[in-house]
Amino acid sequence: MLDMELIRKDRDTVATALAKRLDAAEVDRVLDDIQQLDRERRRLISEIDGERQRRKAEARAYAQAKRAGVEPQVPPSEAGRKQVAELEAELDEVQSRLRTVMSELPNLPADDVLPGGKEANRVVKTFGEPPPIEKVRDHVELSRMLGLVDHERGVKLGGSGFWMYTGIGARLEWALINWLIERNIDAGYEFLLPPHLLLDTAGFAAGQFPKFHDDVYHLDRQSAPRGQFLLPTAETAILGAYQDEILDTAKLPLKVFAYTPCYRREAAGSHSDERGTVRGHQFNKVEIFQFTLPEQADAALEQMVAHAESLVEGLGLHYQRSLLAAGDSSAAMRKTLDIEVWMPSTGKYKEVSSVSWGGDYQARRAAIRYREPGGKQTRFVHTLNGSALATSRLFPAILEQFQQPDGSVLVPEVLRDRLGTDRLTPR
RNA sequence: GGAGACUUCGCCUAGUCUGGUCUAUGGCGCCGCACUGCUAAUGCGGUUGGGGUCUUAAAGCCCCUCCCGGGUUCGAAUCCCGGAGUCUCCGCCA
Repeated sequence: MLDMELIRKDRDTVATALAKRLDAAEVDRVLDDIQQLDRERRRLISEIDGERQRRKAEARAYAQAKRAGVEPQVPPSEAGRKQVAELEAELDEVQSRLRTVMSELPNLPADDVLPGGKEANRVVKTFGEPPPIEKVRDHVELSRMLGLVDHERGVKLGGSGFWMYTGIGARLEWALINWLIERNIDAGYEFLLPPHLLLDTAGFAAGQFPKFHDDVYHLDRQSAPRGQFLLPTAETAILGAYQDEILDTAKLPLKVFAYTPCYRREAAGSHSDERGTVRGHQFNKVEIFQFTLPEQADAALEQMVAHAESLVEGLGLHYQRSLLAAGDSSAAMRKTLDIEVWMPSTGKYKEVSSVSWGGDYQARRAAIRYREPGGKQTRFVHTLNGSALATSRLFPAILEQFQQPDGSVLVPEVLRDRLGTDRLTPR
């Protein structure tokens, strides 16, 4: 949610920033709408407040007269009450319209974020080199040869878009998750294991609803009386966990992380770049998150990107970092940096982590605040989130980058103890 | 799943039966000030959150907020209805 006061006082700044990801004429039209509704809202509030004040005074006078023993006249407030009720209904209507338009507006892209879509993304860093591989096998072939992932039985169980890790493959996936968890703890993040079924207030707060309402799995009211949905990312749970809270300023930046499976409906259809475990309806991800003071946000973003990269580096994978253009970063975010790992079979880089700065956009939706030190005012915190990391992408990258001519795969050094082997070999 | 008790401004708590000086009590914590020749004790003051209005800003004023949503009433923390949550007991269950 954007700051209404900023729209009121500095509409040009808002319009210019939004035009990076939306059509400028459309932005203008929406802002007109918003300002109109905002004026209407404030007019109604003034009117209602005034009427209420009158009615309260009447009731007080009545009580006083009664105490004094004077037989009071019944104040003719029946009409007043009706009038307030009517105005309130009108206000509800205006506010709900305003909330709808406001909640659909994306965040303002940061100053250094370029306008445009995917094509305007910029690679800003590269780590390592593509490993020289003579005859590249893709990860789907490798995991079949090595017996790591059973796609057929996964589909048998969950339908298309699901898989099952098996044997040493399951151990590799689990080892990755555990290794990531430990690295995040080392980096000072507190470990959370949240519920996977969330109320839709959490989805709204994170900015996933209303826009992505249809991209997540909703439980019907029979099985989940309050219409819970399966979380599409732990980000939703972490943010929702602190909803409506005033965080202790001394504890900021608050650093937490969570491991959860992520459940997404995703666009149907299979893409040659996205075979195997690259895109599915359920995948594992470890998510880091920070709640910060506004002035801490820049440093936090740097720190989180560096941390996520250290994880990819720790595994020895070749990757690049991209600064996403306005149209390609998620709507709730001001700035997003993707860490993309090299996939030899496609000759492309695939996202394993997306680290973003949300400004106060999510905090405003979720009402997460801190108290200004010294002052008694509350302000919205800044939120930052990032994958650290998505194993469903790491897994194939490890297979492909570390494959050997004989079809075996070298296990990243940091995982060897956990797997009890330094090499996965064809069965 | 059943029965009962409960939910008050950070925490604890008074108030709910018997609707109106509740514009919510007291304690703890926290902040400020005073005093004391030490980071103690004491005293005084402040301390829910949100919104509106005014203003360069602060202050002020007004409205809402006693778990949430409705209702009754001139008037609701208090009465009525619905919902959520917590605890206790019983039942069921991987």
